[in-house]
Amino acid sequence: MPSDAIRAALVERLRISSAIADKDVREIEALPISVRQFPAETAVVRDGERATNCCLIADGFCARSKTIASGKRQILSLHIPGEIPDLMSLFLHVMDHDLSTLTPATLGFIKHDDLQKLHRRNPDLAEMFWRDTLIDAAMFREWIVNVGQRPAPARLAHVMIELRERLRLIGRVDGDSFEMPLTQEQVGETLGITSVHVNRVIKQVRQDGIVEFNRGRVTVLDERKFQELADFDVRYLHQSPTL
Amino acid sequence: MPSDAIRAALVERLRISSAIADKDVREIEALPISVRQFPAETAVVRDGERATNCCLIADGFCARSKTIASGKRQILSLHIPGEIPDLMSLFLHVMDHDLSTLTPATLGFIKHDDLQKLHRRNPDLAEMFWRDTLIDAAMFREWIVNVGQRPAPARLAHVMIELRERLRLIGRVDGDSFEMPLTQEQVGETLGITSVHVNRVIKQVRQDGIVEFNRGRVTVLDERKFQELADFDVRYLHQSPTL
DNA sequence: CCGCGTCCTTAACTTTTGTTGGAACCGGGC
DNA sequence: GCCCGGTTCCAACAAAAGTTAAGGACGCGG
Repeated sequence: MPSDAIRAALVERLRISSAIADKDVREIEALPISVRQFPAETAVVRDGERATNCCLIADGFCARSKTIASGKRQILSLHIPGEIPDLMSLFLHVMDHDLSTLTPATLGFIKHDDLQKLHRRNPDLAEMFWRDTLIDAAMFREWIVNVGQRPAPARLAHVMIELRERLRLIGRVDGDSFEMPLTQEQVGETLGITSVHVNRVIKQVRQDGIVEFNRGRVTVLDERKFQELADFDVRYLHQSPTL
Repeated sequence: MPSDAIRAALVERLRISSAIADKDVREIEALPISVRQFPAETAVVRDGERATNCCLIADGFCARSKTIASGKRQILSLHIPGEIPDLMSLFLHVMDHDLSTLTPATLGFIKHDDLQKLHRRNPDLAEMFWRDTLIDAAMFREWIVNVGQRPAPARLAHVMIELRERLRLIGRVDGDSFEMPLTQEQVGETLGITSVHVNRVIKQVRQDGIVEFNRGRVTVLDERKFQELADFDVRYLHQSPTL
């Protein structure tokens, strides 16, 4: 994938949540980006490292996670093409979590220096990137609620709908189904339950005719029941510049 | 409390996580702030509202929370004097959660307009506030892990230590004890468990001689056991400009 | 000083989730 | 085609947490 296409994906996504002037688009398109391929299940940046680049996902899925002393891992967020999962490293120099690929991925690296200079030159763009990190935080808030208050089936449905609504914006939802390339083990790590329980819950929602999850693909069987179960309110994604 | 003292508290806290030049301090000190008193347990800004001010805590404790369809509430963060819990509203115009007082509180309101102008005038300060919102997000990440992966006693200890380490910086830790003005019901809402279970857990850690929680005050009985239980790593608080 | 409301405390019971261990399935490489 | 490793799936049992209900402590206002 040429790095032009990558930048276009970024601009495309930023437009969704913020209004961008044409001159600002050109500034982003002028950013130097170095592209690298990563296999599935590979660390991109690790907890404790001092990052000097931000990572733009051109293709593939990534996840951020933390591992606690007992060895248990919690997935904090899922990331799709067009996103910059570690934008926070610009000002939080030492990583406090891991960023890794879920699938084989094409990643573009942008030097912190270049981003800093861009922000100084262009405060409008700085605010847009700032807003991006704030939306990231809004998603974390919703995940706290999800893991803290919802029963397991609702948690599963909620994470699925969040991913779907984000995939929809980049044209990656195919009718009633979309990609969610996680093993049941990894789903457990995002919901804060064990993989055995994930399996039980998946079996249940399948039997209830709500949603099907199979080899990394979600298929919605009954949209009404699915939404009702998930208790999902799009607002927290702030997918419009006016929100 | 005069609004000078309030600004001083803000500057004091910002200095902890970022380096500030003297001229920048003067800029902050010149910010217009209007001060208001709030009783305990009162909403400051509500989910769904469009905020036009940011709220600086001069005195008292606040919490942010979300309430889901089933009526259950999850507390997302606790806030202490010197903090601006809703800084995010600067760019996320519609609130996606509630901000309310826990105790009677003195709050200073700063107009979004004034902050925006300050950022445009002074990108160093803008970056400092940006960093502040990123630390906020880092704390959310840790809370996801806490609620998702740790057993209830560890969750309790973790939230307690986080609060203590933040209170310490503003000189509010008194030997082996500090304020944590929540009812057991509210503790449950921060840990994602019921108040009955909170009571069980508190009873347990008291009997184990680890920590005591009584009428809004935490007293550590055995520091070593306490830390071991909490599995706490300060790094995520990014309390130094170099982190 | 009394009464009332809130919070804390506890017990008994139910439900959800975790643990362990094993069988069935599936896809890729030889 | 067949083997291998990682998933998926499942059952039986254990532990953690939720529910309901009720008594007691405490502080506040009359």
